[in-house]
Amino acid sequence: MKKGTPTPPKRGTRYWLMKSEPAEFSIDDLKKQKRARWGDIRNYQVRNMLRDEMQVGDYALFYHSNAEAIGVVGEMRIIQSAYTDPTQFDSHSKYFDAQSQANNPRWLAVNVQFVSKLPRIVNLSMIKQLAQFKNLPLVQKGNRLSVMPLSPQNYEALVSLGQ
DNA sequence: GCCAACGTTGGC
DNA sequence: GCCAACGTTGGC
Repeated sequence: MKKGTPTPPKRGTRYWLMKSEPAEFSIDDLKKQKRARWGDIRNYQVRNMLRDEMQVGDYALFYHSNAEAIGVVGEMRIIQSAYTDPTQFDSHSKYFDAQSQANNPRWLAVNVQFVSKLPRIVNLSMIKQLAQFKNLPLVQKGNRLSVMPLSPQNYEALVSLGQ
């Protein structure tokens, strides 16, 4: 490396939990497609997380919400960092946002890649029962974010529970 | 379908 | 800036 070249800021891989309603998009859909755009998010807090914190190589748990079986169902990986979510400009989409301007788009998406489907779902009720997960944003009262950070320990623990 | 807990909008 | 009304999320 050239002397004096600034070292790029280093940080470890981050871990996330991302919710999707399986009726809209499920782990089986992702498995079939291998990769997908994770978008249609219309929440500023989540938008900022995608923009500021999520990077290529990060891992994420796939979570089924609003479903018959609620819980963690698989693993995926971020393969494209935040970019303009095209559905905001599609007047036929239910995620169309007339206020968003092409030169200053409001909403972002990332691309994800299928990693694995857990042999069995890790149910929300199970997660709530275990003391180690007490501090997960997921089980905190009033939290409705569809994307949230996880510690590597909690990520691994949840994956293990699904084996 | 119900409803708690938020977030957003818009009048003032 | 306040806050009522409305919309959304998501578990149950």
